[in-house]
Amino acid sequence: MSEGHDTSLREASVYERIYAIARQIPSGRLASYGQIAAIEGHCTARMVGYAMAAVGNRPVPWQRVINSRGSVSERRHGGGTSRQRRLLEGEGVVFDARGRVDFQLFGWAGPDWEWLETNGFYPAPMPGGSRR
DNA sequence: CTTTTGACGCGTA
DNA sequence: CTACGCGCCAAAA
Repeated sequence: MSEGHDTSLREASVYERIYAIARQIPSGRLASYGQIAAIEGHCTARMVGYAMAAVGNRPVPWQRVINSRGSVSERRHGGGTSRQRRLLEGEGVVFDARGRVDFQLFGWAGPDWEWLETNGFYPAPMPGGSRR
């Protein structure tokens, strides 16, 4: 693999970068909106929420992204949350009586270092002009 | 160009 | 524990 065009996501849109990170979450593991935002590095948890709301039919495991309280976030239009929960339970995720999950058990540690480096998320997007 | 539309998180009371 | 306010801003129409 030469350099021709890199598969880096540095030039992708914010939403696409968010989706790319979400795609790294393994089945049965969970990440919070804030966690994804921290990995992306330049957006907020809310941005991640907006991106998930706009995911449409893209191949993204959106169900694995939940809020920092460990529960499935309500959607404005209503409904849909039960489907998300079912999908997760189908992956082995266990919810407690309050409808929350234990991040200690099902939390995702984040992408490995190499993935971050390869995709331009680490140490940070290169300053304007200086692409490696 | 402008307007609309949203799956959050945190501090504070 | 709950309730509320408020900052956040990209993308599509």
